[in-house]
Amino acid sequence: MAGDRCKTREIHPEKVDAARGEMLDDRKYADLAEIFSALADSNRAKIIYSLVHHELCVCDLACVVGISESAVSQHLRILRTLRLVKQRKDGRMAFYSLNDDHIRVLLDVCLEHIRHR
Amino acid sequence: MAGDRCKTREIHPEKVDAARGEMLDDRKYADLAEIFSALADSNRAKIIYSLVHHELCVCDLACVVGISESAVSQHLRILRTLRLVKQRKDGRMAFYSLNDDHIRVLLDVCLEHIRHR
DNA sequence: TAATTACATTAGCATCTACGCAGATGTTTA
DNA sequence: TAAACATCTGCGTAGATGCTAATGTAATTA
Repeated sequence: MAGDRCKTREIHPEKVDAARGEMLDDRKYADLAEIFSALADSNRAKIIYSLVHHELCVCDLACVVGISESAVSQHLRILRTLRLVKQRKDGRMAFYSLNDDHIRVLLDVCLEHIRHR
Repeated sequence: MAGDRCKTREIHPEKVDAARGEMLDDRKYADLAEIFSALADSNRAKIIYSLVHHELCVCDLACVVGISESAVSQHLRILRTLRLVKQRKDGRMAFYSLNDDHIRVLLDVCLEHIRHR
């Protein structure tokens, strides 16, 4: 598929060629979509926003977000797999915090967009 | 619901209270999730990435991304509704470009995260 | 005016996703 | 060791999503 061109029409071949030449590997778009998917849920957005200022355990997150601990745990697995949050184990408690600053920036830029649209 | 606290347990009440006090309106998280949802599809990510450097029509985008014009059109409606892309009409052609710079920053920050995880 | 073109919209489908529930895992305490 | 506890995991269901195919709409052209 990659390398083919539009079967039916090419309205602006030079622009199409230029755009095709600048495209990333397909894998990159899948990765992008995967990261954005992790943020594309209001409860996960709440979880992440809560973690901007505090390191919290699963139960506390359930309290703050207002969903079951099981649901929180499943959301955290998704976020952990993508390295958006990191886990610190202390006995039977698991404390979560943001893995790095990228994630906070993503929230900020997106909130900025919402504010100005 | 909002204003309630965890029914069953409060392991760190002071942290829970602090976190609850800093939370945004529920509407904000829904908005965030909606924006991120728009980016949470690899074909839409391709569309947006294509538009970083070029203004393209629907057919050209279909060529570049490798999906049907109908599918592109549906994706563009989603992106247009959220003001992520803007449309310029010229006769029967519709040219699309990024609405503002936030969207490009979101892609860049996310790619940066992917690179360093 | 009729046909063509470029895009938009709709319906139907297959697939994906979030949630709650029930049970499992691993840790601490009695 | 047994009980309590915090978290994790597997599964079923209801709802959301993306695609194709068919149809609609508006602008151009014969």
